[in-house]
Amino acid sequence: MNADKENQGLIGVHRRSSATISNRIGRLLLAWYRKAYRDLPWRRTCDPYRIWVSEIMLQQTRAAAAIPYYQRFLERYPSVEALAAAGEADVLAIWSGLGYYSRARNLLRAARQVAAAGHFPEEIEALKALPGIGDYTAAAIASIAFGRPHAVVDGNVLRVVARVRNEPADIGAAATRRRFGEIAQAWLARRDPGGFNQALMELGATVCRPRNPLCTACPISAACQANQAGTAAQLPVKLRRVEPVEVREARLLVERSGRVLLRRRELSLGRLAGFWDLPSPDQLPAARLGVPLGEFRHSIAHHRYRIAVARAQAKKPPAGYGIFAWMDPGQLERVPLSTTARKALKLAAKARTATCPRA
DNA sequence: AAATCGGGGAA
DNA sequence: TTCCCAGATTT
Repeated sequence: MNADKENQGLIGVHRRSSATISNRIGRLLLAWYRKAYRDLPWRRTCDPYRIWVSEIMLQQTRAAAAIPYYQRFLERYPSVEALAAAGEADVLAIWSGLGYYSRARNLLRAARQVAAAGHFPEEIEALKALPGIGDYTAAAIASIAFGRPHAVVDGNVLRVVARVRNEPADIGAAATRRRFGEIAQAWLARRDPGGFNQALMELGATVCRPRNPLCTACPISAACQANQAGTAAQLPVKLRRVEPVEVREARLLVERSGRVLLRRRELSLGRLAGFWDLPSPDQLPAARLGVPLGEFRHSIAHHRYRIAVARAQAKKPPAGYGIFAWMDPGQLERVPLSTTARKALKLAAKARTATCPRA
């Protein structure tokens, strides 16, 4: 939008020159993408709902990690109406393990809005009005599902733009993201906005990678100023860097006739609200501690956890310490289960086979 | 503008 | 280990 305004303000010869360069990048990217694209599940559909689900799952998540979740999710909820009719706990159960659970909650809320409206929004502003859909996702859905001419700005795009223009500006700054977005918008191939956006992101994911960029295999290396300057590996510049916080915690594994004791986190909590996890020692004060099973690491954002797991015995869950339940393996798959619980159970299973090979 | 989100994989 | 991923939302 802004790039268009800028172009309109230029005199003819400059405008044509600028447009020629822009179109060349768009054309080269589309031609390359047709041959080099990865055959990912969400690229086999034009269904806006499926494209939407993929874009939400792909937020801050690699394609490889999202694929199994995407398949299961659409098997369970094949349409926006099916999703709108689901309960939140069921949706979170399917999502559990993928992280950033507000994505799932917002997706469900938005699905209910879309189902109630009776139609899927096609304009970028209407898309952005839905919960969980911000600038990137709105542009992605509008362009890929509906052919609207909006350039996406994600981590890949920021990296490619920084290198092509040899720009050392901090990509963490809002002003830089806006400016880089205008550059991507100027590159956009109007005949196929969705294809162009996917091509630009695919280039960032497979060729113009964060480390060890494959410049010799790049379809736009001739237009890349960082490639000419030899600075590609130093770009993009990202100044803000938060120090990770180390946290040590403990969990208790209490088993009784094939079931394990779990505790549900309060619904009022901001994070993992309503998720089930193994109880910690302070949540099970009467438990008799058993053998330690080891510890595992867990990381999210800038938190790094080391969680020790020990066996324990308890006759019954204590009153006043929250909601507890004994669950069998089948139940565990049907509730929102925290990844720490999953890792703790895995650790226990490993300890079991190590000490008792028959089991 | 900066923090938060309770994942995870590649190098 | 570190970095950062098809980011959005809240503070």
